[in-house]
Amino acid sequence: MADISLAVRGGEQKGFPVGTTAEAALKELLTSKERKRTVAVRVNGTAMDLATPLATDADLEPVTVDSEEGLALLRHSTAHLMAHAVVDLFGAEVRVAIGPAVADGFYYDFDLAESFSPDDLERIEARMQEIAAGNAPFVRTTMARDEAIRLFDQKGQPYKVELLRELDADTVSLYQVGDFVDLCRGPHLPHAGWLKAVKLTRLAGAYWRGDEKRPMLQRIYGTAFYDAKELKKYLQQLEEARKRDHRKLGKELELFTIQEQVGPGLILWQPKGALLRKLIEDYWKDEHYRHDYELLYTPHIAKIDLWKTSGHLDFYGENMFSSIDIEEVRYQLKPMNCPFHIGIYKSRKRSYREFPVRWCELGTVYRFEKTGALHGLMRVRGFTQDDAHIFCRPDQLEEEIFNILDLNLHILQTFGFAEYDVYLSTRPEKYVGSDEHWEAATEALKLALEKKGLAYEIDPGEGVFYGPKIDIKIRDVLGRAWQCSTIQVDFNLPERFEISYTGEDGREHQPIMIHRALMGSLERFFGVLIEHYAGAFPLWLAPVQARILNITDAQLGYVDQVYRELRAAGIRVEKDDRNEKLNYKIREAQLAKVPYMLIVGDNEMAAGQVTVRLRDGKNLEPMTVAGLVEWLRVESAASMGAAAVAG
RNA sequence: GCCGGCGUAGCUCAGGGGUAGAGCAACUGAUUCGUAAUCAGUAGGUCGCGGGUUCAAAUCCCAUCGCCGGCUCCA
Repeated sequence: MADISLAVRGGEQKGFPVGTTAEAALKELLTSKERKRTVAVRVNGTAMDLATPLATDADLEPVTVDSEEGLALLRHSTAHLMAHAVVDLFGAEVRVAIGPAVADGFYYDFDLAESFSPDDLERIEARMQEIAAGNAPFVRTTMARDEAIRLFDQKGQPYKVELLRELDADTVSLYQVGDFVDLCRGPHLPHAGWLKAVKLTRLAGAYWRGDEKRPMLQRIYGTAFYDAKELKKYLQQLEEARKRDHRKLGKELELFTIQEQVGPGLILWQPKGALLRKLIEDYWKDEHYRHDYELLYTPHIAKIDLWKTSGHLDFYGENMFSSIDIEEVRYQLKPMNCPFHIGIYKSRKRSYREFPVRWCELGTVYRFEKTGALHGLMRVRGFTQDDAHIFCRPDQLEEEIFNILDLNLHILQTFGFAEYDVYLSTRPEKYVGSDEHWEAATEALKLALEKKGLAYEIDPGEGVFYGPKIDIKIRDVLGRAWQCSTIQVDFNLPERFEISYTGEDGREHQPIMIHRALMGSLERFFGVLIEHYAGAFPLWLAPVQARILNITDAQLGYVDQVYRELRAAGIRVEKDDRNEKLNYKIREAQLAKVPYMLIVGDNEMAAGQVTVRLRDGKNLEPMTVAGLVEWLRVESAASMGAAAVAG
């Protein structure tokens, strides 16, 4: 007797008795191969356990182990398993908070008097394996919310009680695995036997519900995969990321240093890093000149009144260093460049005829960051923005945004970044400016993005209070996303500084102001570049493009000659004329990631040539210095926009 | 700022109450060498800084600075 009819993904319908579980139904609707990869099911679009009894006609969509959703499910279930292990090992006084799946794995937050040690992770992991080995099922039950509150209150689980009190539902679901019961919406895996490839990765503190005023909990992060090989691959990737860590490479390659005596978050650029920065800056300035920008320079401090007028003191005060008294006048170290650019705007009357005005500056700003937030070059207290401000009429906004996007992508591509995540942030709850302005500007941003052919996501309400913005995150060779570019429309500063231009009609109008940074900060961008290329920079960016290695002292004079000729031709060259074996010199040049090694022995000296060894170990045919200069010129240009290599 | 971990030679790290160690780098000398480390010697440290406990502290305790993993924030 068939009471309900079920189908998979709109396929052929089949009849089943009411109360048939999804699992039983899928047994008949799927091939056994598909069934084995299925860990949950979407019933009319809603994710559910396989054990769910079905009461109505439905369309079923299997959730499989090879899907994103299936992986998240595994990790979520693993979080429960971990909580189980923690309670087993640390006793019922452990208070459990929440344990979701996140991007690379999962975490669970706990509250207990003693603190976890790194060794505990291994113990917990071992206990998890024991529980999983028993193939304990995940069992779902439902009960009235009030009953659940009583239950968790009785168990001494205040975080669960708090969550339950805020839930807007009469009945709630609980899941039990082994003898651990947790409040959870589900769904979960059928049983813990799936949870084999698990690794607990790190310990961390985390505020309850991310709120600084709430208790600090202990968070355990971990990850899980269906396949042990996948886990191994993931751990290898972590290892690869560690090898590329810009702080490690920055030290090894002598690119930058941070000294305790100087201060946290303040970067000292060593000669090689400084040279690389000069190359970036020169390129940046050239491109901006080509795109009709004009370059500005502005000071590092200004009277505090400027920051009162701009509103930074009120809205950005907690990110600013405290002010400095100079002859009884208070001055403020700048956290942004915009007020200075406005100062230049105000230096004379402006006409619509000169619009759009495009002013750029590599402006060094200082922002107060909490010590705990600092991180190598990625998060610092003093940094240089590749800033620009564009003043234009409302009707020019869309085209200007388009131009910015165009320049932006061109520059990012030249540095080898071809993948982006683009976000458009719209009006937040608290904002300045009229609704019409917001709407028009947001529309202009959208149109420009679409015209540029960029796929983007909308972040509703995530705009800054003064206007909508576009953020671009670049993806590095390991697939990690980094916030760099930001393009922001500003309705606020033109108003506050009362800037205007004379329009066609002879009247004064308020210009639209756009802030934008493409690389974001030179420091962070440099950090991302280091990790992207693993320190092996493309030829056009390599601080040292070539190093001359002689075989014996007999070639010292020739080494000098080649060195001088290459320098004169503008090649960034070094010489290693130490009395060491060639093997030794090659090894050092290799570790220094120098792209070209120029080997010079008696043969080369006699022929007036150099033998060229590349960073990948291959050799080129011997060539003359003039030939090499031409070769490097071509290769250097070709290396702009070249992709980085992973692994 | 908060939770946890860690600060020993320029770098990577050992030593965990009883005379500060190794490798690499540096320096000196020998060697003159063809595609990822030649050999020998020399020098180098108030064990992050400040208190305390102890006959005795790199080691134990407290405080502080810095770094690391997160939370929060963002270029």
